Amino acid sequence: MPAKEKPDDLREAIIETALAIIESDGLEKLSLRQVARQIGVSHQAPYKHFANRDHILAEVVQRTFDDFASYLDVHPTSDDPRADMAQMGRAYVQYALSHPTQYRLMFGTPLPDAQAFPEMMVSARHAFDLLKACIQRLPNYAQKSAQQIELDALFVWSTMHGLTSLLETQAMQTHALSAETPDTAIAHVLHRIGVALGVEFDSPPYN
Amino acid sequence: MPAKEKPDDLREAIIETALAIIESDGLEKLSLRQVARQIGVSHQAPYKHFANRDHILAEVVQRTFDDFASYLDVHPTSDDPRADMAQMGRAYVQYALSHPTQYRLMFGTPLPDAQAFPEMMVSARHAFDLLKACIQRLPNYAQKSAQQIELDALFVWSTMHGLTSLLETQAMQTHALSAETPDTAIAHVLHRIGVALGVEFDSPPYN
DNA sequence: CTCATTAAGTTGACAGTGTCTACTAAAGCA
DNA sequence: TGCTTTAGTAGACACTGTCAACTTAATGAG
Repeated sequence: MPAKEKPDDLREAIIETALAIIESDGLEKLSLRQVARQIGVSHQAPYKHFANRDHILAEVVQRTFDDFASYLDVHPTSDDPRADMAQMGRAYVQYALSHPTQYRLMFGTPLPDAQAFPEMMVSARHAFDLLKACIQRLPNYAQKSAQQIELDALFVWSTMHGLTSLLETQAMQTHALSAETPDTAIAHVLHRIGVALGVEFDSPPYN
Repeated sequence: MPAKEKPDDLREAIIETALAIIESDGLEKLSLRQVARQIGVSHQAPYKHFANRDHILAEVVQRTFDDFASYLDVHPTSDDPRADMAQMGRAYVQYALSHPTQYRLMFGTPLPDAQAFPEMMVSARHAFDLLKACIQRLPNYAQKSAQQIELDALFVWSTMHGLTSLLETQAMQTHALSAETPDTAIAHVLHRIGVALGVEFDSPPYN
């Protein structure tokens, strides 16, 4: 309970505090009253800036998507599109593993209804567009249709998302996979994606 | 509030009621008190059979995994391993889309700590083993190592899991992908998996 | 300047939650 | 007979999100 000076922009403070709580304790520990308490304001003050809990959550999710997109966008374009692609894949997993609560916030389920918060989804789309642009630069994708690229982006995204989900929940660590390091799994999945797309940007570190 | 006759096996009734609530209203609407109320028992009765909420949840999740595994196992072995594989993939997506709350329960995040409930994970592994067995029967997998199969199973599982997650959250429906039907995306992803594994069990329905 | 309106914040209440403690009733067993 | 365990109940506590009513402070029109 350190910060007690009431900020001039309460709305901003609410979102930042909510982000901080989610980052440290997870979404399920987030409560409006705790946020207000931490800012040093009455438990009803947030309601002057947000209609309800979901509205706060929607904006928090939106900012998390923005943060995620800029993380993916750090190493945008080199002269080797295949290296860019592999780099992006690793950045994806790296973000998910180093920001587990944020990643869960975006792709874990109890999101505020996507239909009701279109701006939230705009930020989500932006991250997806980065992947599409990356695929489009691949050597053998020069003359593919937009639909092809869209579908392959969906495929890549699915695979990366599924991989990180499984790695994070440790669902597979119970038995055999405990032997493999996550890095092996990541490298293998990236390799398989390359085979599927016909680019082979990485050779498998085994066999 | 129909059933008020107190069952002789309260423990069983608790889990079944919890499953029913989750199926109809989702995990976030589940409350121990509501369960007790619906069974017609005091709000503290469940605590005589479960230490806390997470213990109930763990058993519910375990049963959901079992149900999921048997769903995948409906069409076990034909004479064409590639057809089996494709069928399993479709069954996976089909389950996820027709049982969204159950699927979220298994792979959405706020699970009770996996480490603390090993039996829950045993059931999860079983479903994964079904996929491994399916891959192992593929024509070109006869003499691959167990690690290879494990890693490729991880790859396939990841992709299917990611695909269904994205389809379900409708994250991508906002813009361009609204044009494509889910079936197109499913077929495409299955095709890409085939390319990646070198089996090509499905031809793409376009191009 | 005055006064009505509005925004931002307050306190208090309500129903709902998970969980703790203490009680009762019944069953099993020495 | 009496003791202990089991399954259940009742009450309380600290929390939660949200509704309603109140107090300020600022703003802007006449």
